[in-house]
Amino acid sequence: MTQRQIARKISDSTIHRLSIYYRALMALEKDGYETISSKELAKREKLTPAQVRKDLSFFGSFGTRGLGYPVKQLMQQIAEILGINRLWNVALVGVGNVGSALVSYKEFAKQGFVIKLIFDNDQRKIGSNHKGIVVCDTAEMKRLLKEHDISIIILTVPAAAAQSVCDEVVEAGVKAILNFAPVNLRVPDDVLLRNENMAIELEHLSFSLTNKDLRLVE
Amino acid sequence: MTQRQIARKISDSTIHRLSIYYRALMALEKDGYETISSKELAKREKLTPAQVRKDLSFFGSFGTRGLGYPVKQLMQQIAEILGINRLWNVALVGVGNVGSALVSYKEFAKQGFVIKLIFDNDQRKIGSNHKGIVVCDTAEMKRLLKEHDISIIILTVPAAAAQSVCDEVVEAGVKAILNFAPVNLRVPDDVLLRNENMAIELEHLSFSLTNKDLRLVE
DNA sequence: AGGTATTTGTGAATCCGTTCACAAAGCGAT
DNA sequence: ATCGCTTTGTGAACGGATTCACAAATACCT
Repeated sequence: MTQRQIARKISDSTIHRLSIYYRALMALEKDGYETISSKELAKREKLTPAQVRKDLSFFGSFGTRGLGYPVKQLMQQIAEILGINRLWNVALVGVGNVGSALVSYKEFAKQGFVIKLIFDNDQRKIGSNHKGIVVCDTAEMKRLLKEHDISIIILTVPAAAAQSVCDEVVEAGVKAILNFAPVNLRVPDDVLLRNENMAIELEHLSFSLTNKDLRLVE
Repeated sequence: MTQRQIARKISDSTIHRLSIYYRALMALEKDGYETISSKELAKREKLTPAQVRKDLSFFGSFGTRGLGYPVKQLMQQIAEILGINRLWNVALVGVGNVGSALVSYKEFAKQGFVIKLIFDNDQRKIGSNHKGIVVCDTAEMKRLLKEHDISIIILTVPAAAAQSVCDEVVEAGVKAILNFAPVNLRVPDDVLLRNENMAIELEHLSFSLTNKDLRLVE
């Protein structure tokens, strides 16, 4: 703060919680709150007040002692930290069930993620219109990704195709991929990769349902 | 192992990795592998061999020293642990973009999660057919959930409706919910709740893109 | 203006997940 | 059978994330 901001390693969980705080703050703002204490914010999100304060303290001191955090301002600060106080050009590859749902997914647009391009390799889909965007041929992908200055790829292709599509977008210079295919993709060190697998969450539930009787033992 | 299995608290990350191992083993089986070492499995999933062994050791000893783990058998063991060696009756509430994509999502069916019922409160959607399942009125939800012995709910309704729908399914006796709405739902202690928010993963990417230059600083 | 109640920000302590390291066990070759 | 190589299973050590606890700062009331 004083001199220069040294970015210590921030844990994934802290970043995840920042997104959660951000959503909570949106709701609070809508409800007319001017300020919010770590205690109240923690209660709403089933966390501890110390956790909230510690998470925020990694990035600065945004609160007022005796009062709490200013809702509107803190929202803005978190948006800056998360990099969602701007627009991001996103491309989506693979217009299956999941892919076409995500094209219309409002949460993305709301946080500034704008889907600019859509790709598929199925001739029947190429040229069709999804929410005003024409599906392009994956054959043209490399050129178009560069031309449209795409920062992030959403990968919703079948598992078997995922690695080769991934390789192509990496070659096109894209540095961030959100992968929905249930495979572990190999990417160079400088490419960011996050995996989203909705079945895994269901399996977590079935694990807990299956083992819930054991949870209480000894 | 010797006497009686005491279920120590298993961490969320361990359960998550079990799902990952399971998928890796499926691929290995298809490729004709009979056995796999923790070393090789770890390499494929970018983990450490010790991690793999420790995770599995919480549930028993499934390997053979000097040889590794038998692929087919270990798969079966993990399926048992995760509770996916059986079918689960699932209901989905909210047939928007995401909801209707999930009805056709193959990964769910593949792991034994069978969507038996679909609900919506929009008269235009009620009665329509999704993959052979007729959309029912949420007004009938409580009765139908009980009649069809539904264990798990997938919630894909708008944020504003999520809490009240959640309350209803809890009242119907459902003990596990996978929530896609970007809100923190309140549920009783004996109800399992997991949240899936695809925008949060994108925000993680934008955070890393925004702060990547700082990552290397002393 | 003074006093009390709140709440932040943060070093220290604690907890918990990951990694280390090694003995025990099995494999395969001779 | 024995030897050398490989790999598991697991206590112990480690490290990182969470929680504790308290001084410092501010609000609010009288």
